[in-house]
Amino acid sequence: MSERLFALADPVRLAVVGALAGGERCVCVLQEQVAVAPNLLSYHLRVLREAGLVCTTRRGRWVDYRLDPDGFATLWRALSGAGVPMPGEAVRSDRACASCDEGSAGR
Amino acid sequence: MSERLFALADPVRLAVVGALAGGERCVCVLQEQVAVAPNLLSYHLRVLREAGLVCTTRRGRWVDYRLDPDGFATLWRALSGAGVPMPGEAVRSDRACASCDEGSAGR
DNA sequence: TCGTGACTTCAACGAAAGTTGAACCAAGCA
DNA sequence: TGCTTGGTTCAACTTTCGTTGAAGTCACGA
Repeated sequence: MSERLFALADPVRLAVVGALAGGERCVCVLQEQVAVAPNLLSYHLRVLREAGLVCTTRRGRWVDYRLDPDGFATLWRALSGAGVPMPGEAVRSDRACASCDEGSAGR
Repeated sequence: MSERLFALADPVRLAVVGALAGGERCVCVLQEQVAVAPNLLSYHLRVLREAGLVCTTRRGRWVDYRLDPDGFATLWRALSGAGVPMPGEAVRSDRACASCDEGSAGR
């Protein structure tokens, strides 16, 4: 889960995901939308690929990238399971502190 | 947005968020739930604080931490706005590649 | 006011990540 | 077979992050 989040936590890779949100794209098009060196783009694509957030198809000379819906679904499910407040979820605000409550200005 | 994602993309900090999902907690309790050195915990809490994901209240000697609902709401909104497929959102799979479509095995 | 407890900050170190340039594959075409 | 194009991998470097130990701050109580 941390690996997937880490893959998203980068401006370049986030831009790639944003570009792929419009549909499948080959690397040459991604390169226009995300202005980075080809090899650097390839590096970031590999990070996203290894995190399971994108997948690829070779089409002759070209390689198409697209978002992996399962990767994102798994990420959100894991985050929610870990207690991270997802969209629409409330946040608990009550305090539980057994050791330091006694003898101090408790609520 | 990347800063907030980066703050979440760490096992220790994710564990802290998970612990805080149960409600407000002072550092001494967090230290029991997330077994790391006090100063290291303080470092990770600062990262979360500067990312706007948690906020604090001093209560005498103790400092209480709690999740910041606004921080998470902002994060999810920004992610959705950037095109990241959020829970329940579909993923487009059509391809748009003007330059490399001609003269190749197009779909 | 002195000591103690809870927590934070500082300086330093090792380990990763991001970036760059060059070399390298893989597919198509002459 | 050799050239070109699209894309990836490799090696080296710089920067940043995570961790550690020591010092510092803040609040309370004797």
